[in-house]
Amino acid sequence: MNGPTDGTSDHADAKDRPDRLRCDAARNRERVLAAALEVYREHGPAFTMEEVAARAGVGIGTVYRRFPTKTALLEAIALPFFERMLSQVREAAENSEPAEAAEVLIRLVAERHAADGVRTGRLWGSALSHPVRARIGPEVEALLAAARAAGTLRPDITYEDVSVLLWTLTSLIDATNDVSPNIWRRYLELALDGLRPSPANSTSPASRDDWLRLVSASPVLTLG
Amino acid sequence: MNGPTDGTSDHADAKDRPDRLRCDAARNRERVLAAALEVYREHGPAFTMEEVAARAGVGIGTVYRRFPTKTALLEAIALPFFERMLSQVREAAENSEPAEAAEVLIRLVAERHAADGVRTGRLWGSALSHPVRARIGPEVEALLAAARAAGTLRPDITYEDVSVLLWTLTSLIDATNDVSPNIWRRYLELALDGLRPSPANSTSPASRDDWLRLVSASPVLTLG
Amino acid sequence: MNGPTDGTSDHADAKDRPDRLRCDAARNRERVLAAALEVYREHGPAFTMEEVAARAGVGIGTVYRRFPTKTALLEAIALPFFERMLSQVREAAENSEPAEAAEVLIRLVAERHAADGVRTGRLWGSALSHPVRARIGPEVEALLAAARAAGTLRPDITYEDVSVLLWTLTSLIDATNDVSPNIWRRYLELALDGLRPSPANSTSPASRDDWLRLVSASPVLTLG
Amino acid sequence: MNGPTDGTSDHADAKDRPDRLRCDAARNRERVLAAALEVYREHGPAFTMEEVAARAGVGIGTVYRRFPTKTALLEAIALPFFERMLSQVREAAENSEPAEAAEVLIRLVAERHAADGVRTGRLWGSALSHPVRARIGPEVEALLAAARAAGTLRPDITYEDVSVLLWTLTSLIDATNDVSPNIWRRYLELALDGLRPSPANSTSPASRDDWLRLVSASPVLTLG
DNA sequence: CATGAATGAGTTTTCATTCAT
DNA sequence: GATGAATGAAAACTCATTCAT
Repeated sequence: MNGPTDGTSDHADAKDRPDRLRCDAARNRERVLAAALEVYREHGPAFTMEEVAARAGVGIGTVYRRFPTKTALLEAIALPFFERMLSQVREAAENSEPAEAAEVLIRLVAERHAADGVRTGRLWGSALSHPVRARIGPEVEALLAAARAAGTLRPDITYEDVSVLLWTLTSLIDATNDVSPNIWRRYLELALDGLRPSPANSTSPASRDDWLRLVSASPVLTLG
Repeated sequence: MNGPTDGTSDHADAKDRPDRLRCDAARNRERVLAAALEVYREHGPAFTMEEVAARAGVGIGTVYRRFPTKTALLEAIALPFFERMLSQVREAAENSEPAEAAEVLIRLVAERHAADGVRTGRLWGSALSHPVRARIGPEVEALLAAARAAGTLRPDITYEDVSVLLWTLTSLIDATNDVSPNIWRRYLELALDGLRPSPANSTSPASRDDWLRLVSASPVLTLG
Repeated sequence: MNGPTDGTSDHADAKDRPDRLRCDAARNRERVLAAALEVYREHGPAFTMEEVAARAGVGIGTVYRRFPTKTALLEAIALPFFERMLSQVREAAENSEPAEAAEVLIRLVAERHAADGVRTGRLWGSALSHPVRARIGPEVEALLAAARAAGTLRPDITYEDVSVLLWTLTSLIDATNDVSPNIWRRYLELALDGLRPSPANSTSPASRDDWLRLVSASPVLTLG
Repeated sequence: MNGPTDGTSDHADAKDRPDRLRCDAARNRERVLAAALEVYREHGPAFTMEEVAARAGVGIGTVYRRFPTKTALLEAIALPFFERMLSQVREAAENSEPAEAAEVLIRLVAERHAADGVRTGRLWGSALSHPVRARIGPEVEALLAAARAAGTLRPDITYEDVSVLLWTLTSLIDATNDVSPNIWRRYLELALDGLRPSPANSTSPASRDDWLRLVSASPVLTLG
């Protein structure tokens, strides 16, 4: 279109402004992702690709260009969830006494999850191995160590226990948030009670083997 | 028909057991139900009616004759689950000290659920209102009262808390049984720890309102 | 086979009380037919054989024993319609002046059809060749002849014309009876007007050929 | 590629007519519609969506993309019928003396309906409210007024009467066209006779109420 | 004979995915 | 790259008809 005799004018355009397209593409990706989150919030994983496309204001072909599969799209929906998890860990570490940070984290995760309304709990299953996920574990571990040192956490509670606790908690929130949006709080307190030190606790942590098998399998329930 | 060795024994049989037909039908019903449980075990609620029919060795029309709807079939799958729950409550009550019965019940439910392998946890949601379900609640309540009296249970722990705990536990078992069939045990211990009395416990139970809303809603997570 | 020690005792029974069975069978037939008329009234030809059986209080096998096919049942439903037609012809002939009988007949048929509420119009199509049907034609013809002689009917109006008129009329009643149960009356008057003599009428009747083809074909629209 | 005689004319075409895609789609739509009309002609409304797809040479999904429901497809089949009706009204108005136009219209509708062979009569019932339908009424009314003024139509004949007459006529044609494709002509003449003025006519038109109920109900039998 | 259980082809409709434009 | 038309494999459910009891 810029060359007078050029037939493949689209291509020529692409060459002239290479980032223009990339920019548009990125914008489209974001719009699709936002739309997907929206429909996921409404229908859960039963949403339709066409619905996502319509909500994003793009053609369905565009959705498939960015996310070659519905599964891929679901994973992309799940990613920010882990990003948020990491930021919550840091928020807990920064804004609270070390003795409190572990408990604060758990409360934070639950509270935000309930407030958000997206049943992302179901998304944990995506076999997602993103760098961000790997970083969560150690930082949570640090929180727990501090709490243990401060004597506010049962010494035998491991990072894995907390992972499972958070999965359980978010599952419960997902399952009850619609009809009884506060009932999880009671359960949260019970669980936190279980984490506090007391003379009677002597259970031994889950076997390392069991845990590794769980982590390596898909779907996984683990944090990082 | 007149001689005892008469060849037309079918007729004689028909007379002897006038519900022969119903008997065959009942047998088919069982086969369908068994097949359904089997495919549910494999695919979860996403199973196909046709698959059930094939597995049962009957036509698809037969499946629909017994269970006019996929939902009806799902409920039929769920029913024995609640029946088993009730029998487990009684088993716990009969075979253990009152002080221990509550804990025994929880262990029993979890253990059997894990052994069974069917992800019946997902079935709690069926809006099933069968007499059997109504009977579970009071009997569990009795167990808890005894444990409370014996001082082996935190006094503020209600029947509702136990309901949610069991739902959580079975969900966890469902989610991990394939890959890490023992990890739920650790979590069970943690949860049981949380139920034991200790100086620090002072959380108040979930509000009656919240609970009623949850119970009346469908899907429900409650025991009875 | 007829020996006293015969195993096929049913047969023996049948022999002992031959009309007993026949009597029961006839009763069943009637019940099925009545039920079929009932469901036809409600659902039109879209009714279900099972519904008929249930309404009749018999098993579906019994329905099929009496009417080997849904079509056969439909035809059986249609039969009394023709019987009634014949009786209406006679009623018209007996209770009115010859000059009026033709018009009376048409009014009678329409009125009863509307009052009955069964959309039997759709049933004319059954390729029903019952003796009763053959008798209708000549008797109607006689009525028309009398009316022609009395000068109250256009001389070129044939029995066939009346047949088609009645088909048309009942179809209209069927189609409008639910929502506008009187509108057919206006149309009836228009049609009757068209049958009365007037200077201008000179159309020639339908060709005999056309008519015969129609009569011999199925579905047919003719009276007898 | 850029030369005017280039073989890859599609691309060039695509540029020239940017609605090429829509054009193809439209072509497919027409093919589906034509196929639907064809199968409707053969089986009536009992046709199968799959049959339509096969006949149109497209996948069944394509049929559903254009007509999201079988009902929608039926309505689409019915639409041209009404369009044709309107054009016939105009044709009658333009090509004949005002005194004759009403009769010409009725003859035209019947003749074309018979020639077409599609039993569209059954389609009048579709609760179709398309602009075209609204325009038919007034134009027919005008024809009737002219005929009334010219003394060729009974003064009490209303637009509604003609509507019902045409419904009746097309129903008759539908019912007889296969086996006796001319018999409706006789009936047409009888009906037309009924419309002509004569000293004896004094029936009053259908009550306005009855008519309105009929028009507002669905399925409707009315023209516009 | 009566029963009703069994059958399975057939129907409408949905939706992830591909591909021509 | 974007678009949305096309695809067709399922899936849930229906119902006329057969046949064992």
